[in-house]
Amino acid sequence: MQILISHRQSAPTPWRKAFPDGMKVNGPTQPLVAESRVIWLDLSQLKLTQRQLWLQQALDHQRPLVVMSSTPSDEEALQMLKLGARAYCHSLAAVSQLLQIVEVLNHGGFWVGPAFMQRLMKLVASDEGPSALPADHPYLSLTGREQSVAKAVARGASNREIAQSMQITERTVKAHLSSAFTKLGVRDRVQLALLINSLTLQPA
Amino acid sequence: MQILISHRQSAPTPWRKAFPDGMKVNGPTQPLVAESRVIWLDLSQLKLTQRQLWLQQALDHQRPLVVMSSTPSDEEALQMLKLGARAYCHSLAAVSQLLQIVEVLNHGGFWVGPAFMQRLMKLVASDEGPSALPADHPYLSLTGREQSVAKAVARGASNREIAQSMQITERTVKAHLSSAFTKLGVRDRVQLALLINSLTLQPA
DNA sequence: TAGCGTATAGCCCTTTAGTACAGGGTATGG
DNA sequence: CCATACCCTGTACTAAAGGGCTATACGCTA
Repeated sequence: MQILISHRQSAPTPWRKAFPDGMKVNGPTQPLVAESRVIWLDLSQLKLTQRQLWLQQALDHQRPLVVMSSTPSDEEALQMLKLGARAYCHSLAAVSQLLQIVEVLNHGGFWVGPAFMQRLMKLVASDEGPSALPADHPYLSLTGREQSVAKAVARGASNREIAQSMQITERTVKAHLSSAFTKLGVRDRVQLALLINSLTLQPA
Repeated sequence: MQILISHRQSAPTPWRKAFPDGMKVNGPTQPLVAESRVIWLDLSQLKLTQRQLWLQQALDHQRPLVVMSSTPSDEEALQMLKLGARAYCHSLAAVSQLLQIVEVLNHGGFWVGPAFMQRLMKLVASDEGPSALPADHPYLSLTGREQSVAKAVARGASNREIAQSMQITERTVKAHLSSAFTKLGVRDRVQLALLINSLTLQPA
């Protein structure tokens, strides 16, 4: 038996279709909530202060909890999952997705959207990494010296510091940088630093 | 049509039961791999060097990839997912789980075990929520305007651009920036940009 | 040998960035 | 009412960044 906790007038259409005999209640306090296999909590039209409260009460029932939002975001997903939800999806998620969520939860799993999953992965995957740069990436057209100078800039070095550490003049540093700017299509050292650092997140 | 790439003599029993008409091949190079909806890669009895190779070739087929291991670990799961796998499970996973994985992947999702999911969550869920900053981080001592200007710099904007977009003079932009430099202990806009971007990886 | 790419660097110039000093205004709380 | 914090801006001024033009030197290749 599915239970949906929601402020809405009636259950969202996809949910209704997925669970024809599901029951919608207006608050988390109803006793019959305890009987359901899975609890669905619809955050739509709920104030921030209420969300926390309802979520907590829904969790008290010791049942797997799905949080639904009409304006889903990664931040909200993260927050809900941290608080104990086992799934997070759009309030109007497709019927097949709703059914799949039930399946996963009944097997003791979690369910989150692919995009969020990828974000999770990215957060955890800090070290080496999967994909090198695309082999035709403009960065690879930089010469050795240009790459050296660019990487130094990407660590926040000034031209003078770079010149000293590389045993060349400041003028030469500028020359390498100018060339790098052109090749990479950036305007100045700040944009270069951002670009380089966005690259070196993935590769070794 | 399910394709299983494996070194084993024959496909694991649960997999065989889940996909009676599934096909097992001995390497990732077979042309018929391209026809399958989902590719299953069994790491059992594979050397480390081969794993990388097979995985890469399996991924080349542009099909969702499930990695199966007879000695699964969180580390391996993380590694495989980072490399592009969309699911990771035990080689002898239950039939119902195998079927569920197919379902999830066919809907564009990822699948990982509950335990691993919880670990992911724990890694990300360091503390309360939106901002993972240490609450006493110097960044929080920046005033509203200083934060705005700093974030703009962190996206690569010039003082003139910031001034125009914020409807203030370039002089004021410089004032906010100078203050931000001092508070954050950085020398110039490049170092500021790097610092800001290193922060905003975790939160928001 | 001539040509090309790379690395180096001088001179000189313009544009940005950044700081020092000196204010003005508006809130807010004691 | 006053102190304080924030926001805004002006006039300098110095420092750094960036680029145009030119030139030398090296190694490689046609």
